[in-house]
Amino acid sequence: MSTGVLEQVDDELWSAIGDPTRRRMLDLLLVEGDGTATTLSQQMPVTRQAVAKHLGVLDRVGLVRGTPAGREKRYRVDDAQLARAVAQLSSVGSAWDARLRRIKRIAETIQRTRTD
Amino acid sequence: MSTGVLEQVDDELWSAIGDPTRRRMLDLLLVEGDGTATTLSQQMPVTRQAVAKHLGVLDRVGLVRGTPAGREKRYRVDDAQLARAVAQLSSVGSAWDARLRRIKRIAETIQRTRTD
DNA sequence: GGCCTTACGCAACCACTGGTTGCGCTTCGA
DNA sequence: TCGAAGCGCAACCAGTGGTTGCGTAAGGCC
Repeated sequence: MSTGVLEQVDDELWSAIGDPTRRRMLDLLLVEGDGTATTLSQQMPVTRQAVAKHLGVLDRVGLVRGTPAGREKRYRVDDAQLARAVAQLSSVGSAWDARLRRIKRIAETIQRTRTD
Repeated sequence: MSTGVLEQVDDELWSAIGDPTRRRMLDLLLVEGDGTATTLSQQMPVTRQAVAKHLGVLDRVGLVRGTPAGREKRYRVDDAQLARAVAQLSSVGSAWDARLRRIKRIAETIQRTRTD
């Protein structure tokens, strides 16, 4: 028996957005359009180096792209890839939701049968 | 400016479902109704001890509850808590989705303005 | 009852990762 | 020209996902 949609999930991508700091960074980048390790770290409770590392992993999985601009490196979200990530979230979410609903329905059926 | 829904996200809960192994375990438990560390580990590429540790963290965040039954300990998913987790997934997903749509709309508007 | 098997829990250990500090190098601007 | 700003690299630390090894309690079978 298949265990469902989980096989379709890209663990690399998922674990990239699994980290709360990286989620926050993506959010900031979405709101502000772009940013650097320095500007992001100023709005978060971690150091620039930590942010830089996270930008590295986000870059590796393609959620973000950085372009050097003089002495700074500006990053912006890759819309298509983030859309893919969002699709995976909703995919797993709706799969679990469906199972929960099915369980609930079965439980109600049993209840009804018993009270007949 | 608020950065949106991310403040409402329970990092404990999210990181619990952030691990691919734990996601797989939840899926198996949903499909089979219940299971023990041993039965789960037989269907996964990790050892019983690893599964037991994961069951521990799932239990701590309330996604799963274990009841001792003789020499074994059977775990089952807590529907309500998993529903909460699913809600968070869809919450973050739809927030990002909305931002992506807004960006796209703005981009199209600029495009249209320019081609006028 | 005695004994082998099964299932669990605990502890030690290893690799990886998120985080820090420190340092050196390039680029900007006064 | 020279100080400040920004980045990258390296070392280090804590936490965690994973393993192996071992001890112990519960079941089943003779």
